[in-house]
Amino acid sequence: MTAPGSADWRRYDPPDLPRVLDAALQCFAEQGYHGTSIRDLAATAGLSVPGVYHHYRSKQEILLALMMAVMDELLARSEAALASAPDEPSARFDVLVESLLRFHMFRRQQAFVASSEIRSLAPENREAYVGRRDTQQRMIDDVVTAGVEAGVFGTPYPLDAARAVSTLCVGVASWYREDGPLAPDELVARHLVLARGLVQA
Amino acid sequence: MTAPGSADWRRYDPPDLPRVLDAALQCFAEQGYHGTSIRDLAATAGLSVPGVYHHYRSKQEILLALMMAVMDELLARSEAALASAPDEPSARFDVLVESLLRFHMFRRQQAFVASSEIRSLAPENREAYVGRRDTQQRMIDDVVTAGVEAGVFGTPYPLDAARAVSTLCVGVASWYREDGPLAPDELVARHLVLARGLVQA
Amino acid sequence: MTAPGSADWRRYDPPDLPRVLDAALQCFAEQGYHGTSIRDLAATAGLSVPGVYHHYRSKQEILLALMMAVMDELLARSEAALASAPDEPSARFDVLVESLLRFHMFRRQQAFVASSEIRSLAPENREAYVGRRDTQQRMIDDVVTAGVEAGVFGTPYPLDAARAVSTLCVGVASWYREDGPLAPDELVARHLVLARGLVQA
Amino acid sequence: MTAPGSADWRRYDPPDLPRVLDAALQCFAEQGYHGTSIRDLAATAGLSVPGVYHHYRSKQEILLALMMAVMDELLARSEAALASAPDEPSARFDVLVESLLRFHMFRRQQAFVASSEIRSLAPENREAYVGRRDTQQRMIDDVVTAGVEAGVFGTPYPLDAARAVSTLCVGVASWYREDGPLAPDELVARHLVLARGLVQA
DNA sequence: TATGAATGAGCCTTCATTCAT
DNA sequence: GATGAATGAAGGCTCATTCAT
Repeated sequence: MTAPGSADWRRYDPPDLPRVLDAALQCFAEQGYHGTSIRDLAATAGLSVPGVYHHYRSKQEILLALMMAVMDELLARSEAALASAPDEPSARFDVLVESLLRFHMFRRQQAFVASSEIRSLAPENREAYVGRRDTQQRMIDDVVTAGVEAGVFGTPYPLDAARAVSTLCVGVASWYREDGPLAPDELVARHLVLARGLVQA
Repeated sequence: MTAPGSADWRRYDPPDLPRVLDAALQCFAEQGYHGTSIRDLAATAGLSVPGVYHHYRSKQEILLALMMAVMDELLARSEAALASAPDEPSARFDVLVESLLRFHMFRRQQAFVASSEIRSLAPENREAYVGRRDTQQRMIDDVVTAGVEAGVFGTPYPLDAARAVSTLCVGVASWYREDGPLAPDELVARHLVLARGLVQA
Repeated sequence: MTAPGSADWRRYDPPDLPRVLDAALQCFAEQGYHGTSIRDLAATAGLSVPGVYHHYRSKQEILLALMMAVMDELLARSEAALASAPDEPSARFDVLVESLLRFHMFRRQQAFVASSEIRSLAPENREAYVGRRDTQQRMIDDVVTAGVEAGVFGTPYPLDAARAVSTLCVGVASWYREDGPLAPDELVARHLVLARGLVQA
Repeated sequence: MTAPGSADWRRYDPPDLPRVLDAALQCFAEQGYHGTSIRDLAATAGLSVPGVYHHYRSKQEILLALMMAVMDELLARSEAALASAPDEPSARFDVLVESLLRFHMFRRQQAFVASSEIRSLAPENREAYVGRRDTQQRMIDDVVTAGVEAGVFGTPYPLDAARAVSTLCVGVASWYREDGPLAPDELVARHLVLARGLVQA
């Protein structure tokens, strides 16, 4: 599922989710988990209702599979981005933020559903998901902290700044449109500047 | 409902919502609109199901009333904050951001529900709500733009920065806890610094 | 309630039902007993819901009061009609049929509701109502039988014919409109001819 | 569903309605459409509530299906009856009336429900139903008119008489019992005489 | 009588899920 | 995998009715 090797974390092919998860993505993005029925989902997937249950044991399992797939792609890209950068704090920051931005632009719905349906996960599933999300946040924390320690970032509150960077990137999924006024690269450039502003001051 | 005069936009008494809206707030915050049944709501409010319908004609009407009440308080506080500031761009920016931050801290659940249940509004209601939300965003846009024109903010992308400021403040509602490690005033101070960083660079 | 003396069984003033019964009449005629709520009824009567209960103890009591009022007026008019006729079988038949016809024309809704909501009466109420209705039918039976015995009616099946006469008159309530193409007296005249046809052959 | 060929419009096998419609028939006949709940209906049909909705999308759809099935059988039998008669007005009248009578005897409940629940049909459905009912009435009108034109019926009011004939036949459904005192053929014979009385005079 | 608030029971309908074929 | 039939539980909402004021 598009977990590309270290070289092409910038490249976004059309997402290749299994039928049911793809349908779930559309439905959950539009109506939310609780607002979507298995019948909606089956219809969107072009399957019968028992056809859906042939692949997944429950609606909850579908949500979990979708959210995990999203998180796995995000983490894989983040790692690939960092791996592609020179061992230098500000370059590592730039590359991680760029990857987060691109993900929240080109996997807009995925990112939106993943961040808005956490509460719909059953407790045990939530735990597993939140663990991965924290791993992602820690990557940002580490990069910011390293920059501060190296003296290239001036912020007196590294962790607050790191969370703000994350918030900034995640927020992009709420409003980005492919047909918006800004070319993707320009949008990335501008928000990289904004992100740097968060860690500089 | 807590629409304070211009002097006390910083003061947050315990919210004084009608029984049913208060129950809706708790339920929607925890389980979302579609995840909450009228029976949940009635139980939380200490009413019977028809008791709820005595006050509101439908679940949708409850959501609308709640979201409008939230938005109205937010707008009233924003206006009061601006009205209390000297006519000087950077002071106006600070005061508006501070008000937004406090609102998203002390009206945490309200802010969270309002921002996460927009899609659950019926189209005609959504329109009304989004209009108010845009009004709020325009206040930020204006303050940032004024600062750029006055030469006190250096950002080359005023509108992107203004949106990022909004995202930063709204995001606070996702993680803030009253019993967190930071005193409220300290938290405000730190995020004011972060917000300034977004418009400076 | 318009139970006129023996002289004016032909005269129909606007019905003078108590507010609630009048509202019940309109509502039951349009939507049926089970299709009408107490709230519908209160709104139509211009009363509050408890206002309705001030006059009647239950919805069922309203139905019963209405149906009894209707039946009482019908019986009173039938008796008045017979009392006004010469003691001669064919004149008595004519006068009774004419009265039935007029009632089902000018008390159209009343007659319709009374005949269509019998099954909505609680068993003990139904018994009381059906007793009165049978009394009415027996008046027709008697008049037809008398005519046959006197040799002025030729039908070999007096009771079947009597029932058919009743059906014919009751049926008028299903289609009669005040603004229909036939003047009331003409309509009565024609159906009197038809009724005579039923007992003649 | 018992839409017999032209030869056997006199033959009435036990009605062969689908489970749910058969249950609806019993329930609506006894308690009316609004007085019947889907739960009543499901219990009578020996199904669960969703089992009912598996076959029909709404209670209204059930009513419509039932009423249409009834009307279709009535029309088919009327046409078959006329097709089986010699091209002679009084024979055509007899055969049509006989068919109507038999239908209202042997499809008693169907006929009763169809005639008493018209107002429970949603407006668009009502239109469709009433169209068919008018078709039936026009068959009677035509047969009576033809008889008058041919000089075999003496009535000066053919359309009023035709309506009375219809009322007479429909009325049978209100009181006929299979275990009544009259054999079916005798009952038909008597009411044929009554019907002729309506068009003769 | 009106108003306002309330309720247990019940309404029509849909839910997630299952099973036989 | 599809189809068709089924279900216990629950959904939003309304019912007839009551009581305090």
